[in-house]
Amino acid sequence: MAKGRVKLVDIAKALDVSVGLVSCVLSGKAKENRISKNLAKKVIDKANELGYQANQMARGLRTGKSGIIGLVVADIANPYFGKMARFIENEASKLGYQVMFGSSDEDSNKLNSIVNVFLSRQVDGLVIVPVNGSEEFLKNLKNQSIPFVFIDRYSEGVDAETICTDNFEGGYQLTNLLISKGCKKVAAFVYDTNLTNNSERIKGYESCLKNAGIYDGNEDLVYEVGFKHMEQRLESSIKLALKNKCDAFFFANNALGVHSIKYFKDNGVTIPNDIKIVSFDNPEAFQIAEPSITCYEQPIEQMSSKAIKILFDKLENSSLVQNRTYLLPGNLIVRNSC
Amino acid sequence: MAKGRVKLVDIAKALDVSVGLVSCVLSGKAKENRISKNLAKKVIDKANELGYQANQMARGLRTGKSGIIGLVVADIANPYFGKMARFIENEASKLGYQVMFGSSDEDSNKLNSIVNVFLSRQVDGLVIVPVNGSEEFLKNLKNQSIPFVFIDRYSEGVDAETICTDNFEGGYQLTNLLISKGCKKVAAFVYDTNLTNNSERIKGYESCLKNAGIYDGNEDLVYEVGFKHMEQRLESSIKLALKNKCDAFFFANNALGVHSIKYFKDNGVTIPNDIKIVSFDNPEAFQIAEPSITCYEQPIEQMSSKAIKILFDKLENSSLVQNRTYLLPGNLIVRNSC
DNA sequence: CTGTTAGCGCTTTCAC
DNA sequence: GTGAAAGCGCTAACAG
Repeated sequence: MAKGRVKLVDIAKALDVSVGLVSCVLSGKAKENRISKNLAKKVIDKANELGYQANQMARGLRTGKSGIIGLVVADIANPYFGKMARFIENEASKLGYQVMFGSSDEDSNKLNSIVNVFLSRQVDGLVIVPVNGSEEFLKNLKNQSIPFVFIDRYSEGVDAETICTDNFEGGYQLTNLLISKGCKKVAAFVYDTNLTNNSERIKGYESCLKNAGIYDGNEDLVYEVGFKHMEQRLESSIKLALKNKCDAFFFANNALGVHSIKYFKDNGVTIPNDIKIVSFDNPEAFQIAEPSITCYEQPIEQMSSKAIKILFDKLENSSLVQNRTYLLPGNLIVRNSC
Repeated sequence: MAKGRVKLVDIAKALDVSVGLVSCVLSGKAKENRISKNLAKKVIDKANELGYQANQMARGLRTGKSGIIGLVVADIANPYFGKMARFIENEASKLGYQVMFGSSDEDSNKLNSIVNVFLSRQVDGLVIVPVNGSEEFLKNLKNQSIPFVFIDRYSEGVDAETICTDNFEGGYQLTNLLISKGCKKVAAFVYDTNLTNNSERIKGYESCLKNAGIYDGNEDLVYEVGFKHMEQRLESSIKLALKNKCDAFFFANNALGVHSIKYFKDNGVTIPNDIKIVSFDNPEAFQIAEPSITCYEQPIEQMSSKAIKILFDKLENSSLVQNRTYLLPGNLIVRNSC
């Protein structure tokens, strides 16, 4: 902490008034305490002159509010979460809040300890991308009286406000597009972790297949790819699907989609002639790729602002808890890969 | 702040000892205060049983250390800065620090106010991506006794530890590669903001041109592109350069490089036949593009860990200030665009 | 070995 | 209208 920072008492002394008075003025409570305009102005001027900056640590200790919200994402380096962090930063800062972040790497132990650290730092609220395995821990969080919301996915069995893309709908629309182009055998690629957002996408995909009457319960067209060593695992899955004469591929997220493009380039698979593809998410690379990739873009901005809005509603009125799940529609972007 | 959280006095009462004792044990000072193993264990057990979590706000107020470091980037949604944030998070968390971030959007007013907010929140140190226009403000920061380092670029006239990619070298190597492929007239595209990192890249480019004996001081081959409305501005610059019969393009950063690829795709410009290109930075899209793009990748991880290392050196030993600039070598990645 | 106590800087009653 | 003082939860110096 910087030494010799000017504090309330310094400006009180300089003006020969009490700290209480200065505090009132500087926290905008001059009126309700009927402090004279004159004095108030003098205080404010002196504060500016001395460059006073309130010590939020002390204020927080006293008021029980830190003005900080904690954000737990899977990985801030992932542009999807980076964008989310940015929108959350924007919304929070409008309301005078700062954001502290942590990356869980889809690891429940990491998530739990990040949340614990945030709690001990007295964050006023939490925005959490829950991970598989942290259900019990998060269920307990509800006993602490700290407001939180989930974003991007829900946590199985944990009753809490959740803001997600309509993943089922996205999976359905993407698959439907493939079918409308005449595809008969659509393979799906997804992480093998039980992430609820990914499984909804697959449900949408399967539901669409069923409605089109080309769902074969006997043959498994869903390729689960390890989260670790994804690249090799994905490649062998692709080979298998190709051998099984699939005519279209559905990728459940951007990492899978992007890596598959590299594979197709390196191995002379021509899109959309040899195989048609679609993917969830809309990273920059999908627009650059040749051909450009048809995809379902998530409404990151709307999700983020909705999350913050709900969080602050809870902060101000903790009784108004509804534990709803909000499904926000994404955006089907048709390009040239199918 | 969560109500009814268990605090030191609760566990002290439960054990019928004093808070001081409990504090000592829980902050690992049991030994040096010669507290009996037995009692220490009882305290720790009870703390765990009650689920004690120290209130860092109170601790911070008392000790004058918040355990928070502030990170100011241009935009956390930009994958380059997202990655940087992640590496900084990793390093900081090893040392028990949390990171709070803010995005300046290359706007000095925003940067200044973010830093001020961080200061009032008593961050222990700052990692700053300085922007054009904040020089005076940052110079003043040196008077506050808070350690900080610059990363990604230096701030003209502000004496402080700075960690950068060797931008000159990168600009030189990229240009040199183009020349070795027989290019005679290389145009360069760069933001019109006076970002020190970008100008070093251009200096490297010019220096290489000079050494190759193809630098024509009379003809301006450097196209400065507005940061705002970059896309249209870039496109008209490209058209101009094409008209001027340039045979190669050098892009000073990823945004410029990526957008140019879209332009070339949409307008039937064939790379590398019509024109050869190279770019700074290595976004995912450069690998996906057809052809893939030759580029100079910045050593984000090394920069981040170096920055944190230096920051913590200063934190622990504020006398050891050297105000050096560290230039870290990047990585030339040769692909198919030239 | 363990208890007591004085603050860290701020807000907020309550007196005057 | 303004001042005094208590106390947020914790640490550290000092007694005992």
